[in-house]
Amino acid sequence: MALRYAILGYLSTAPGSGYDLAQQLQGGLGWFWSASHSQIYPELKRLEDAGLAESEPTTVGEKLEKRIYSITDDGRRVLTDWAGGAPVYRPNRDPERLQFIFSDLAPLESIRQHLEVHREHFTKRRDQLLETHGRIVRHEHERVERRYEGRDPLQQELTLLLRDLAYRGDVARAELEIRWAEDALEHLGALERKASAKRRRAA
Amino acid sequence: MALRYAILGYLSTAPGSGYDLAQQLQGGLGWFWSASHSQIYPELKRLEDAGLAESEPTTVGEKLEKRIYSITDDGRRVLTDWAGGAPVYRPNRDPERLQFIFSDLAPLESIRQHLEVHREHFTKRRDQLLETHGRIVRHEHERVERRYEGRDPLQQELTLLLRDLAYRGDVARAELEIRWAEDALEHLGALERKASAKRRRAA
DNA sequence: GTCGGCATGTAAGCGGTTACATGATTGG
DNA sequence: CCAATCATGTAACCGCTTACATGCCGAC
Repeated sequence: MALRYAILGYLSTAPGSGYDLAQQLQGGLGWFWSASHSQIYPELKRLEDAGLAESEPTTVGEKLEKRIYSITDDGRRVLTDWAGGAPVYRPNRDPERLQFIFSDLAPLESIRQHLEVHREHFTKRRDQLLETHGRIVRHEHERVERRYEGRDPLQQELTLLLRDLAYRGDVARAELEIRWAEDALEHLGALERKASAKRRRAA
Repeated sequence: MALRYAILGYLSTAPGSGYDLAQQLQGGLGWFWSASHSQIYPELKRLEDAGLAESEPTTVGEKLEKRIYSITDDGRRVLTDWAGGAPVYRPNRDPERLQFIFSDLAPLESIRQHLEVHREHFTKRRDQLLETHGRIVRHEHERVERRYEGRDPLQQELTLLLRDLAYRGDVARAELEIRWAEDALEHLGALERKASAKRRRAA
């Protein structure tokens, strides 16, 4: 159900095409919810059928069709109701941790690699998040700027605050993962040194 | 694919029934990977067909059938290979954050509630994780203790280290969420005070 | 002219959720 | 005897992934 709200949320800032949405849901908005175009196009139709969005066909150049979707009043109501509801927490599913705890069967070297990949992954993620966060707080983020339009100053401040908090939270998560991996690498190193000392004693 | 490895991982410690697995994958192991019995029973059959697990029928009391699954050598090999491979990171999907950033449309009061639920949720999670973590490091966790059997001291240390790191990592994640929610509540409070000051000035 | 990006769709398959379905055992 | 728990399964449905499929536009 979240895809539906991700789309409505996007359209609640400004109208856009399925293609625009597909771009967003792999990039910017994709931090929070990602989806591919094969999911988006059918969902847009369903939203239109349900009266939560409406579309106007336009053309790019001579022939290329482009359908611009806008949120309806009903759609805005549905989105607002959902946003105001209590969060629902799904069961945890963390393939990396699962893999990690059972890698006591694998050689130490591959555990080290696992942790290094983990650190790299979250380092990249953190950097990208910081980049977007910076653009938002410096008022250079086009889409967020559009969201301020027609809202009173306090609401604008709220919009900014929520995005600031969300991105800072995700940055903090990424930084936690980096620290965790580094700490784990140290512990692993200590164990390795212990193991090789033992091997030396045995020889 | 992770369900398969969660099951193999469980069986790599000691044999067990589908029911046992279903219990584990909602409780202990469920922190890392959760699944329901309707997924587990068919998967166990598939594992047996693939020669990665084998089962023996037993009975509880007079008639109640109970099928005990064990991992095979092939299964252990497949599990070990998977555990030693590089982690694969799936696209982010965070319905709570998505809801949070679009709740600039909802009343402040429901944002406050959202954050309080968030804090409560992760407080409970942290407490349960700490409980299990404590049992593991005090050597009171039955299943982890069984995993040490027949392994040399250094491997035992590795088994303990990985579990210690995994649980401490998850505790740290939960604590981050708690701090985040508390920080967000403070910022929200500041905004609310600003809003009511403005209302007073207007009156 | 051709290549990368714009633009929109469909279909098969897989993994997970919810609900349906059945029956035995144990302890109060 | 009754309820909770043990124990195993099936079926419908939903959301997501991967792959298939088509065609236009703008820049070099």
